[in-house]
Amino acid sequence: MEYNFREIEKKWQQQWRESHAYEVTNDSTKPKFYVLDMFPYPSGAGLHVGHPLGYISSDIYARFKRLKGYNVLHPMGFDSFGLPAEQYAIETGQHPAVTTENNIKRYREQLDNIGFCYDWSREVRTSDPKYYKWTQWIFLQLFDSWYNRKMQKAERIAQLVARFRQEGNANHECPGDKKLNFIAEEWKGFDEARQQEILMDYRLAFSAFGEVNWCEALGTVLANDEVVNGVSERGGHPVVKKKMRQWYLRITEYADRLLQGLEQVDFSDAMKEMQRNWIGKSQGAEIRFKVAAGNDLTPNPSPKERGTKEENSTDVKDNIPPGYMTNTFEQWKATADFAKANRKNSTEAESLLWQEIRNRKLQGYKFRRQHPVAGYIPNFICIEKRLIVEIDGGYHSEEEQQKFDVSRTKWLEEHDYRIIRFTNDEVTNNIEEVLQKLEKALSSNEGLGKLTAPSPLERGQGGEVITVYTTRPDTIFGVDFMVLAPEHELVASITTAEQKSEVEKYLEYVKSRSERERLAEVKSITGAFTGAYAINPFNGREIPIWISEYVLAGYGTGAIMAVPCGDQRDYAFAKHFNIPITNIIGDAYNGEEANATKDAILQNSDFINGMVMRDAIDLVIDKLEEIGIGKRQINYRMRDAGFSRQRYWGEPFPIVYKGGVAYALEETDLPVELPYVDTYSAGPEGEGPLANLADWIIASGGTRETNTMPGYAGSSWYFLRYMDPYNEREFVDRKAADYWGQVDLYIGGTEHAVGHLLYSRMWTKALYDLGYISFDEPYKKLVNQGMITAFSFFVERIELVDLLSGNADFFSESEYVPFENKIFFCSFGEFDRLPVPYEDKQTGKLYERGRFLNYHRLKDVSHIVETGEGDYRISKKNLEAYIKDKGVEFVGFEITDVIVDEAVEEYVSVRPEIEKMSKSKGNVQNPDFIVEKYGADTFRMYEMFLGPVEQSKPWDTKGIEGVHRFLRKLWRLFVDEVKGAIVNHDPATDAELKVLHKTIKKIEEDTERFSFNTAVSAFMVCVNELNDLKCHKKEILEPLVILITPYAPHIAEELWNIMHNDGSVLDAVFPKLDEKYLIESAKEYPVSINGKVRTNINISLDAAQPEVEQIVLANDVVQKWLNGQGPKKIIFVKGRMINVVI
RNA sequence: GCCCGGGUGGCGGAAUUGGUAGACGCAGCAGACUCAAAAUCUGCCAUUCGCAAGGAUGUGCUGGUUCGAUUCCAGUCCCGGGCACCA
Repeated sequence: MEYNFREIEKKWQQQWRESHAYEVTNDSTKPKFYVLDMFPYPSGAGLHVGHPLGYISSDIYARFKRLKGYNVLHPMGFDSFGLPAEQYAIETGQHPAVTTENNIKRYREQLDNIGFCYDWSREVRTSDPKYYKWTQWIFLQLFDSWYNRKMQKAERIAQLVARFRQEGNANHECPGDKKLNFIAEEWKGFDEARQQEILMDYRLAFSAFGEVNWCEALGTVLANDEVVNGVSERGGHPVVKKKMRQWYLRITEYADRLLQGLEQVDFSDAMKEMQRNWIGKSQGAEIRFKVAAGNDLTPNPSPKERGTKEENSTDVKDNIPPGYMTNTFEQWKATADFAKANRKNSTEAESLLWQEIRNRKLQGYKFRRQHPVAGYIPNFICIEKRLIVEIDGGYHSEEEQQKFDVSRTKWLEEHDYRIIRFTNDEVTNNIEEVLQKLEKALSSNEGLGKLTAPSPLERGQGGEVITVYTTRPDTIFGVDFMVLAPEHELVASITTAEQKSEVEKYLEYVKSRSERERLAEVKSITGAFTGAYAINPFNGREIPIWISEYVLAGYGTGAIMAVPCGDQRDYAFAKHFNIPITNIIGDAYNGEEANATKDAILQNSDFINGMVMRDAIDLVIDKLEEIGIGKRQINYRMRDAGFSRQRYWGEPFPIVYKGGVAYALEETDLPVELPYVDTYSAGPEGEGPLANLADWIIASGGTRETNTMPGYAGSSWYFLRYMDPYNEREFVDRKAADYWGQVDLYIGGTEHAVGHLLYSRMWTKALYDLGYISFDEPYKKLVNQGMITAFSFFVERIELVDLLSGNADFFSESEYVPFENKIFFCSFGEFDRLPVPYEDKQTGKLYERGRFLNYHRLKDVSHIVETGEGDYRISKKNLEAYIKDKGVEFVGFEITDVIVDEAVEEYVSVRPEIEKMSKSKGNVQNPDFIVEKYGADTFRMYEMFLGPVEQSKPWDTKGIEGVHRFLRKLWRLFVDEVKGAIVNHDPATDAELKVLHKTIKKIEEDTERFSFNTAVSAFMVCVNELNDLKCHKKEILEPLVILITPYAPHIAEELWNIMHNDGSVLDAVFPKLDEKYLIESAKEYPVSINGKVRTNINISLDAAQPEVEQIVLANDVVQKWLNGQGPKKIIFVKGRMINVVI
């Protein structure tokens, strides 16, 4: 009886299916274990050998845990909404539902062939209305929620509305509109549309107009990670910025928790780092710079904006300083003396409260006493919290004084100060209550975090204030110029008449920058001077304000303070435009490049001179806050997640617009089923195909949202649905969710590091906040399978151009005319052998040079031949055929002659590159062929044997024979070709038991730590040794069969059956390790002389140092090396080694 | 540029805590069985000197710590991945 894997595997797969061997219940007394694979998108290409790598790993682990007595949830499903199916529909006219169904069928077949232990009764498909009903439902929960920053959790919109009615929004800054400020009365006065508009700015799922990556060719908006080098990742189509109404998830509100959550989960450091980078938290400061007065400011601020300043008003109110400076220096001086006197003459109540404030150190906040603010001296002030404390003495009760108090309060409040007033009596009689009120005021953030654009009144002499964000406030004295993003709103108003034309020219240039030019990666330094100057608030120095595209409008404040001696880009800019550079770091700056160190000693830096930069950062921020021109600020790089696609094949939004306002549909209206369409072309104005369905759009007294949700919608919560897939009342039963809880082991590729995983983590946190589940991290442990790599091949694409001017080696977009529709394919590295000048026969125009376009991927690797070590070529014939397919007119390319099969053929050399195996790269290998030829068990073990799961490795089928041989060898321990089963019941010897238990130990440890490749080796060693021992004993072989079940389930089940006739090895108990079989009495000690092994001596493991030394010194080899001398030292590590030092 | 990984025979890889580098498999070489092939089995297989015994070198490179380093430290080069005019 031979090892007939085809028959065996088919038999058991059928048997397992019929006996529902892999179905698990939610009711079990066993401990639970949840093993999950990242479910696949069922593409038309089917599985390739890279996919199963993770699936096999998780399958082994799931089976292992089952044998160890766990109730293991190991489900599988399909991420079946998505772009490729729709793209395919557009090309072929087949409905995505049909092609998706077919693809799933094929995937399922392929998965079944490999013998995975999925509980298919729990399968989910994101495109199934029964599933996406709940995706829509969760979306509505997000729509109905906002993030309470105080509580650091999501809450219901109704709670927010209640707060608004009571206290306005003062305690809850609006994340969508930081300037928004209203009180309860105002809220009540807003009409419905305005209220909804405001609520939208708070919702966790919200719609807004935003710049999105619009891809005309795909007719869709792409996520940032779907855009590579300015073109769409799929298809390489151009992408432009476009303002559109979009849905977003306010994931930025969760930035900090997503960051903190990483501490609790077991992800690889690389993965955590990637997520941290993506979130991009940075700490620094916002600093406000006044724009200096200029005689030629253009355009002039309107008289209203300038306020009464022009009238030379003497009113205190109109002479207050800009920004948050609590005072001008002159005013400060004038009031300071008065303040000093006040301090001396303080009232009893003031002294009492001051002492209490100082003693209690209220929440660690620093209070100042009699600190002048804008010509007025409050009793106490906490600058950090912008909180002013006033104790009203006798004279405050006079009518005139009260009037003044009111106007002053108004001014202070307008400028984000809060005033809390106490009476003398309150302080002297009930100090505790006063302090409690103070504590409360401090912990509230009312009036905080509203660093908004300055009101006209705040403006400096030039009328404008520029706010910059910097992570290096310590370099404030090294600021030599400012740079605004070209899109910055102040650009127009600060530009001088003189510079106007230059700035406009530059803005024109920025707009005209084509995608293609950005692609070319010509990083030249560009910019324009606005003519305006900003004033360094610390030393009054005037610094020029420039605009440049290297400053991004979307990050920070869209403006930077440039420190050329410390930042390389600033340095390059300064050099390019001849801006003098101030050195604040002494020797650390060599005059030739910037030095971004934080460890240099500061020079030329006023009050921080002599300090280490690192230490100066906090000091400068404190000072900024103290004088009110800036504040500590944390920034995140992460943006809110775009959540709508102008596509058909996705979840429709359960949203209806009435009068331009978005309303949620009722839960009873769910699911909003995706209607049938005949055509998949885009709707009007770039809307999705659903916009074409006039009938469908009308619903519930309004019009439906016609966008659909993106791919990550369904995958953000699928792990929950597996727990309770048939539930029609809830997305998941709370009891089931509590039982299964977090995914204990999640396996998938790194490519989902920042997309799927972050969104999924956010949804989980939101569902947790809203009380639907009991955990806020979805995945406890994440293992990233490495990629299976394969060769891809590229040719160079060259276009011919006619140069308008010069002999530039590098030329910009405007300087050449390309030869339309003629593309040269060029041998790798043969760029300069192009046939130029080239004459266009139609126009007679001469094209003088070639311009490298890109490396062009050859999607079909089958015609590529290896002509030498690392040298790959494709024949001219095949390349030509390929190019014709692409509809590009072929012009010509450089040829290298190669002799193949004694015939000279013209070949083009192609550039090889090792890449991840994927359909889009045209380098896939199909697993079906291997399974057919060697069987699923061989395939499983071979993929594991390739190397560590997490490492990427090239696909190579050469080694597969060895694994297959191993399984046959295993088979022959049980079955003789002629005699049939040969398992006997003889008692096992110590040697055999030792082999077995050694293997148990190794397999258990290796499986537990996902070291599957070494586990496979251990099986090989074990089988080799049992073979040498001619062991066919059930006592040994039965445990061995259980051990190998997770790795090779089919052969294990067959062998188990040969020994038992009934039952299944799937439910066996993992053999228990008995250390007693591993104990040795002696060891063949390696003996080194000066660290180099010279001989081995067998010594009892009981032997102690003196005894060992004696034995070692008596040894011939050791004697020879000692050469008559005595040893300096003998190192003896028990059970390990001996080292003799001479 | 920044942040992570990783460099070990002809190849994939092993060495779990600083203790015999190269387990296991592939490929290769020699042999057994066979008319022959397949399958199977046996032996050899880092480089180098040597008939051998034995020696020298050896985990990208340069140093260091240690009785002893693939393992720890410093520097450096290369490869892969991620991020990026991010202030």
